[in-house]
Amino acid sequence: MDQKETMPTKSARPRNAEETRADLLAAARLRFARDGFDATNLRDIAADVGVNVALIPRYFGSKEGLFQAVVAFDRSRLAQAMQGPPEHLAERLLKNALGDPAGRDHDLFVTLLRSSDYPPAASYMRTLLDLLSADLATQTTASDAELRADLVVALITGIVVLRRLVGKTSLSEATTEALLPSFQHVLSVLLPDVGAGDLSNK
Amino acid sequence: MDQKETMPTKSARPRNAEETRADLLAAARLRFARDGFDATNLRDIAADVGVNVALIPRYFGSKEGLFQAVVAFDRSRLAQAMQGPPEHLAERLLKNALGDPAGRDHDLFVTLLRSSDYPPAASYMRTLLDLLSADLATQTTASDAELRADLVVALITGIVVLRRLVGKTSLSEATTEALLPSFQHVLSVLLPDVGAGDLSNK
Amino acid sequence: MDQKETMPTKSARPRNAEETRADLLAAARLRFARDGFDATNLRDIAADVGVNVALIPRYFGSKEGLFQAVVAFDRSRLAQAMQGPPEHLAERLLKNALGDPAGRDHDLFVTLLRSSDYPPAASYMRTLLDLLSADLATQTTASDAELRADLVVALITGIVVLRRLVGKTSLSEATTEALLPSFQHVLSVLLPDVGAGDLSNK
Amino acid sequence: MDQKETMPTKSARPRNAEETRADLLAAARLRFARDGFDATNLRDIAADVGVNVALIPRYFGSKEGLFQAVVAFDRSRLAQAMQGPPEHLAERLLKNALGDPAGRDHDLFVTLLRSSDYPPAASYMRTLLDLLSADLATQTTASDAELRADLVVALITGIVVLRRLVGKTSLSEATTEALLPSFQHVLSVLLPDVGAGDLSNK
DNA sequence: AATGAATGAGATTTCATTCAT
DNA sequence: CATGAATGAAATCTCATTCAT
Repeated sequence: MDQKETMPTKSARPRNAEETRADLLAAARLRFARDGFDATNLRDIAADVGVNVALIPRYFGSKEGLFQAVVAFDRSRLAQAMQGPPEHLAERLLKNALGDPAGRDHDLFVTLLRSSDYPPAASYMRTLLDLLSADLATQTTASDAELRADLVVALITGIVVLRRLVGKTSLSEATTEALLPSFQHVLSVLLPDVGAGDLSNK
Repeated sequence: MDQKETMPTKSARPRNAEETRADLLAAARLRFARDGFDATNLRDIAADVGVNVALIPRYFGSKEGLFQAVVAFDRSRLAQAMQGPPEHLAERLLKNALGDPAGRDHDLFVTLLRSSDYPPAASYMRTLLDLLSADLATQTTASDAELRADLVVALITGIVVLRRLVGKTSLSEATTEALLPSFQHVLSVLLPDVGAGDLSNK
Repeated sequence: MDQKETMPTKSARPRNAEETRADLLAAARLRFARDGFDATNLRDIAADVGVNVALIPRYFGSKEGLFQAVVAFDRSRLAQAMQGPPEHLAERLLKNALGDPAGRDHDLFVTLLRSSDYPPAASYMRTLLDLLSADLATQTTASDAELRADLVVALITGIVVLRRLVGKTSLSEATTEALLPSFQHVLSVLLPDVGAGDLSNK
Repeated sequence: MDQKETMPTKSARPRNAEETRADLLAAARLRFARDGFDATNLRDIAADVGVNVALIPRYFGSKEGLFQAVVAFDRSRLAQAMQGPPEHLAERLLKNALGDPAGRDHDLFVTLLRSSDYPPAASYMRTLLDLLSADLATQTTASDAELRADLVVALITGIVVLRRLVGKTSLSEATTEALLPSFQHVLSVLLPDVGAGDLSNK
């Protein structure tokens, strides 16, 4: 349950609090996303940066504080990813989830999922996804718009889970191009475009 | 990260190993599903049942042994749920995931997801979902059947994650009846040629 | 540190307290000699006999009681081995230590040595060896008879330790015939006047 | 089996890792030699030094690591004791075993003997004694040199066992001067000096 | 007479955190 | 500003023993 892949990025550390803090945050981001809240230990994070463990409680108050800082950091990155014309939001999300091979922009998602045993993580995830769902729901006039948007969110979530958490055999290796057609088809069914006419209604 | 909600189910415990073992298994099932492998501690499980912790290593060999017993138990329940005419497999899965208010029949899924930081859990989940996906892929003649089946699996996964792990606001409370139409619609899109004609193709 | 070689000798155990007790004692004798007091566990002993662990505290009071019973049992066996013409005592002891391939008759010695972390064992050993040394000391008229006898005891002790505890390479496999000449030579040096003249005095 | 004789050597402990480590090693050396591997518990060692138990796993990796550190420490002491002209090796060994009233220089021997239920200890002892025996065997031209050397080793071993492990009454209090004559006499019999002529052959 | 169930104490080890330098 | 030392709590597991049948 403990993967010891310490990778010291710096050796002659300059006495620069700001930068040290940022480095710790970055290292923590990776660890939390990879191992989840519980399985991550502070000593490894500090070792990644090449710095003493005691700095983490000092800078972030506690392990929990560090986690929240990571979440806050990623939230702003996600906010950017969500910006743009709303009618292409879902595609953008998918591309984000798929496109970046390292999947960096969805570390937030993975981090939260991997730490779902840690209640604040689940709680924050709820907030986040409600926001996303609300955005998506504005794109259709269907009476059950909310549920339909939720299904879209579920699909994206499922894709991320299967690719990043579970490592499901074929889906993990599929390219964006291979997935996009079917995905968009599902979207057009769940969120029929008002202007374009609802092709998928029975 | 440690929720101490000891709920002693029995007070005058009869000296019955079979039953005690079963009770421990049941308590563990709940804890593991709720908190994940790491965050669950044996003392709480024992307290739930009202017995001494030492019984768990004795009866199940180790914490890991207990976890595997839980997984094995749920696997057989899931196997039942998956039996029946293959063309309705997905619906059955969804109903299972949704129908039972407590969602008992999918504890396996939840348990494994919550414990995804524990490698055996992720590994087992991979196996399980590959099986499921293969079953689903037989239902369409589309050239990218595998990916389409994976998307169905992703959707179901996402629904379970959102309902059980995240507790997403609206989706968690939706009834089967409310969700089924949209879900089936998506299915007919992803896995066409299912006996009937394909209504959703453009 | 725990060798699990359970060898159930009986299956349909007759309800005979006397015999059960004897079997437990025999099994304990082997285990204590092989593994020492601490490393021996009662459950394995009970399993060897095919009987429930709880019988041991019942019959022998405690683990310590069992150990003492084993020691007492072996003491009487050793007493027999020591009987005979005193001038050949040392040879008899050596033959006992060497002759029996399984070395049964010296299990007492081995048992006590292996359990030397357990104070009563050391204490009892002291008593035993003092007795032995006193016997040997009667065989010489040398002024430092006591020390000379002690050296004989030390030599025998060392041989047993090296053969049975340490498993020293060549000594462990040496036959009685190979060792006896040198041994007797040493004896004649340490305990002269044994009937014959003192060949070894300078 | 547990002797709780905590003897805090320091009260105002200076924050000095090096020294703390050394103190732990020293305390462990005593405990292991006195009680053996199994019967020694880390909490007592830590208490002897007046520090928290957790420092031991941190500094030495594990209980086993600590044991090996002790053995390595004593090995180097023993190596020194063995250096010098080979024809006086045995006497030097005896003096070492006898000379130091506390017998410090043979703690290695005692430690290993007391921990003979712990396989690595027995294994290491075998290696050590084989080495010693080989050294001794070079001192005689007798055809059974190996066995004769083994008997010398056995004698020394027995002396150490009787003095340090068993606490045999008279031998424990004998001075070097008292023992040396008889010991040397035995040596001259077992390892007849080529140059000096073999006085002890019949 | 004997069994099986269950207990309670104890041991090692991990880890976030605090203290002093 | 940062380090290294040290702490204390918690967690799993082993084992002799007691309880009830």
